[in-house]
Amino acid sequence: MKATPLTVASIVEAAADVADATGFDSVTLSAVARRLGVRSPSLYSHVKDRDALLEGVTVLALTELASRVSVAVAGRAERSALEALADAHRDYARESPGRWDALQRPVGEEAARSAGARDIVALTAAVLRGYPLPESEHVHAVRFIGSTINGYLRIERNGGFAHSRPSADVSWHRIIDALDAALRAWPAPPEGERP
Amino acid sequence: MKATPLTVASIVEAAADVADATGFDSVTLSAVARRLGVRSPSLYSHVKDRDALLEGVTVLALTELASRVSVAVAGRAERSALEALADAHRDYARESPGRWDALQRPVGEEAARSAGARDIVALTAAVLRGYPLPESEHVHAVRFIGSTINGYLRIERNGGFAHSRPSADVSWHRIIDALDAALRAWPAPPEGERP
DNA sequence: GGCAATGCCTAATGGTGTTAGGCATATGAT
DNA sequence: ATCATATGCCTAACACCATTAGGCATTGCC
Repeated sequence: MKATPLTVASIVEAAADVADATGFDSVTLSAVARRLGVRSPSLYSHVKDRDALLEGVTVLALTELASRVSVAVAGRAERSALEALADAHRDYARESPGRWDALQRPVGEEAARSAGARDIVALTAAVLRGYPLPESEHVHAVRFIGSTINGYLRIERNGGFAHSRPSADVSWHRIIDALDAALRAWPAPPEGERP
Repeated sequence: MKATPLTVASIVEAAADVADATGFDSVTLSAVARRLGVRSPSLYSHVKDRDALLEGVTVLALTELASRVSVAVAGRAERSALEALADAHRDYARESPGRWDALQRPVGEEAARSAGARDIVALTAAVLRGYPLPESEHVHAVRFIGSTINGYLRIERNGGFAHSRPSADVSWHRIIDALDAALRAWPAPPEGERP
């Protein structure tokens, strides 16, 4: 008689909603069950354990983020693409803070192999097309961009910029500028790694 | 008859040790009490609650990290200083993973005002002395460096680089190179913010 | 209609954070 | 020296959580 019978997808989505509403740490099986109008042991028919549920949220977030990034960078190049990529991350982190927190956890097998993860890497690499980097440097540049965006958003979210001036918004644009400059002035690879 | 009577410092240190040994998430009042040979309610005479304990670990970690960074960058400049700064972070994250995790949490009042936090910012700013950046850009550059280092270490720690080649170690040096290049080619500030 | 499987349920266990109140030992005053 | 007080850890208790075991009703198939 349930309006919607329990499925792994609906459970994961409920978990993600709980995360956005009350924080990722408060994603408890009880809370998710409550939201679904169900008792917590019932979830175990569909989900192995709490960790598997959180991993599911991670995969969901990767998928959603990949989709946003994909739309954002389409038809753009160079600085415009870089900015769109970064802003897509930032918008997602702001609109779905709980889901975004799910991205900051040890990656399991499922998340590592997920299409979303691969797409985000591929889309980031695509942004590099406009810049004068040898193919062999793309991995490093992708990791560089990812680290900076991720690190900035995390520190901002943790309030690390809240106690100093100027506001985090101002720095955000300067940091995209700096990333852009770094990609243009990308240092030559050392001897052993030149193609 | 206790060898050492309970103090807030000894409790926080025990908590940090638990974090390093078995992970930050497993820093539970019970576990800390066990390690101290004491029952968990006894801790409440010295610590407000679990959150305050974790905040204490954060402050401890900030202090220790500031000390290491301070030693590392002393007597160095430019790329050498930048690399020393980054490596100090990385070494600390590897040797004290639990303590380092304590740095990745919402910063409370105590952590924000702590000497460690201020020192780390100041030391990062000091590294910029060798680079041709106007004073007004230092804030942004400090945030940029911090974001990249932090982001990289977090992703590396979460295994984000484990499923792709080449190894994270190789990229690490390239990313320091890229940071160095970004600081040398630091983009000019926009109209409104020029001194 | 029987029958098995599905899907959620209740009950129970062990771990957690936290509060309330007890009891012994150390400390100070007279 | 004795007594009062305070300190510091204790036990008891509650609510919440993850997880397992086993029950019961509804469903779909023969």
